[in-house]
Amino acid sequence: MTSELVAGRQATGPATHAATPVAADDPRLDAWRSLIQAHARLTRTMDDELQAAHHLSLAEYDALLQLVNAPGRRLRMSALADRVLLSRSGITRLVDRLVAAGMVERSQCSTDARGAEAALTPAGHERLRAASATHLDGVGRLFLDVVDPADRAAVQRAMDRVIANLGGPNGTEHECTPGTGQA
Amino acid sequence: MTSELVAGRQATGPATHAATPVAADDPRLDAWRSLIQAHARLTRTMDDELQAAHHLSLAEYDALLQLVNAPGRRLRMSALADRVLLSRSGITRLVDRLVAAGMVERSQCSTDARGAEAALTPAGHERLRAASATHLDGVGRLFLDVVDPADRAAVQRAMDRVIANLGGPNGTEHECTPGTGQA
DNA sequence: GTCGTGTAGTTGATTGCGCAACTATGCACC
DNA sequence: GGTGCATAGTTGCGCAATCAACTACACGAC
Repeated sequence: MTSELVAGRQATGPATHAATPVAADDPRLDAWRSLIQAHARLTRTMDDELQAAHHLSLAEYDALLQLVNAPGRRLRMSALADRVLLSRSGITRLVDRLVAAGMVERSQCSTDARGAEAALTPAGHERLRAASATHLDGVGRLFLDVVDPADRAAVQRAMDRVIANLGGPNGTEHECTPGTGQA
Repeated sequence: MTSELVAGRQATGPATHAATPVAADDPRLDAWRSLIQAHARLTRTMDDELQAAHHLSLAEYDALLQLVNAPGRRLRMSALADRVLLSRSGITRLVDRLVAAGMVERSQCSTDARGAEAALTPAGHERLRAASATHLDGVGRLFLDVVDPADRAAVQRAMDRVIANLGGPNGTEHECTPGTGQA
């Protein structure tokens, strides 16, 4: 047994552009492996730091962050789900936790009786403000500071292309409170 | 309320190199966001494809792959855990599943009575061979094909630096079967 | 020898997430 | 205004992963 794994060359769908079969020992796979590893280590470390310093998971932090950046500091559940990369049920329970912790309030959507929205409370805002120091420090220290600026730009380009290629959920963002910028 | 979030400038540890505080609206954060998003989408898609075509999760596939690349197609539990980025208990249960499915055999370490090792079975090898086609195709189609080769190289450089900076577990790899390359 | 400390792996309890099923509402069509 | 289908969100269930506690063994000191 000499060769361990040889790339199959079966096409999954209609190959749009000439398929480039990848072999198991293709050195280009190293980039993939590095990506997986780095991501796992990074998120785990940041999650730990955030948890230790502020008792917040990365997902919770992210949700708060999405809320503060939204107009009126409120967001429809599904919009929040899309941004935090969680399923519908996932976001329901995440918001449950945030509500229980007093960081978010659940309210009824004014223009759509089916809709619920999550709104950041002042307490949540304060909590986020504190946690953001830890998080931004982490991103800087563990990612930005160690990566060459040109490489960082390349990473962004590459990832954006991957995302575009996969095709986003393209959510048709429904607004709730047309002209309200108030809590 | 003008500025939403301002970067805290607290240093977590002794700053080795001049700290570069990151602001919440720092455009460099876009690279971070893209990384997170792309990773989530990529792994989710690949996991789905692998599951649909071969009833294997990405973690299971990865474990099989690590085994086939190991000398003697066997690995100590903790070594496997390190490579698959799982906790000790996590790897115990993952191997449990693989054993139940007949893809892996658990055996006693010859040189350390505490140790267990997981060995790939012929069935597991065959399963892996089949699944690798799907996986390699996925990596090629969703990542390698859409990313500029230069950017791909940059991604690898960047991720490797991140990993090095975080410092690996640096496991002192214990061998079990010193001179055995046989199943 | 045996005692104490460290390491390898498994197990119990808990947690967070996704899928599928369900309710409730919106909306187009007739 | 009723009918039928699509959409928003929640809930039951199951799965996989973690941490903490535990067992079993290794290894050095004496």
